[in-house]
Amino acid sequence: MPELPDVEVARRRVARDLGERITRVEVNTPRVLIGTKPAGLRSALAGKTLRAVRRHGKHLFVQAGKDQWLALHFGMTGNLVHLTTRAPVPGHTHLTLDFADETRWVYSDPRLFGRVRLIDDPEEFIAAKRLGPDALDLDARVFSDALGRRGIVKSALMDQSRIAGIGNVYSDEILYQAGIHPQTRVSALTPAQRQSLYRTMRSVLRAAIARGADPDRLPDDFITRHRHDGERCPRGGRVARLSIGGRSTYYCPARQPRV
DNA sequence: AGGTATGTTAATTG
DNA sequence: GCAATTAACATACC
Repeated sequence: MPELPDVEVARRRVARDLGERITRVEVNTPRVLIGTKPAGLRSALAGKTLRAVRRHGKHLFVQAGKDQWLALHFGMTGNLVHLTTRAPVPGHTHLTLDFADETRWVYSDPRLFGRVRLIDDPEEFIAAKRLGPDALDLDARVFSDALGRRGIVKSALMDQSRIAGIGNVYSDEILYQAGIHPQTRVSALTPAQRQSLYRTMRSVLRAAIARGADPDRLPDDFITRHRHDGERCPRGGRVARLSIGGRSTYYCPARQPRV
């Protein structure tokens, strides 16, 4: 569950559990922890009540004490699953939190790229990580400034230090719907294109969140539903693939003319 | 069997 | 010094 919509859906699930008390903490895979050990995480969280939850870009922060936040990043395949204590635990479970009401959170991540840590303050963490403004928490002017003028637009959209939250799949979707070729230089974008990118970014991310961030539930005219080289484009032409920054990029040449 | 996969970071190259 | 590219991490899927 890697990009902003997935993390936002997780945030909303966590928000329903605020006020619950953590009764048990189990770390199955110590290496997912950064800066703390299983015993440290247990003593920090056990008995605490969930106070608040925040998201910035792809990072999720859960407050369980005055200056005590659990910070999660899901990597490529990480997920926070909400279960009851009697349900079977999924594979690749690395962390389990049980609550007084017999519900359970399970952090699972097959590829183990995600990380979990304890932090004092999300704002400090965001600054230390040099994250840009959240993609859903900025106006058009801030967006245009944050996007900058260097490099190509696909890489700029994915650069977490410029704008936080957009990854490989949603950058392709945004560029597709804005009709902009992924290799367009940022410096070549017209003011109208920047405005269009801003509006498209918002509508794409919000549509994904509204559908539970499930790619299979996105509208059929989203290119995300057709991420295969040579597949028919929902609005005409064929989907093409190229590599940008080492990532596969899918786009529709008919709708996204090279500049 | 080998290529590919929603991310980040360090090393390398230009 | 910066921007772009590549490798590495670990596992599943086609």
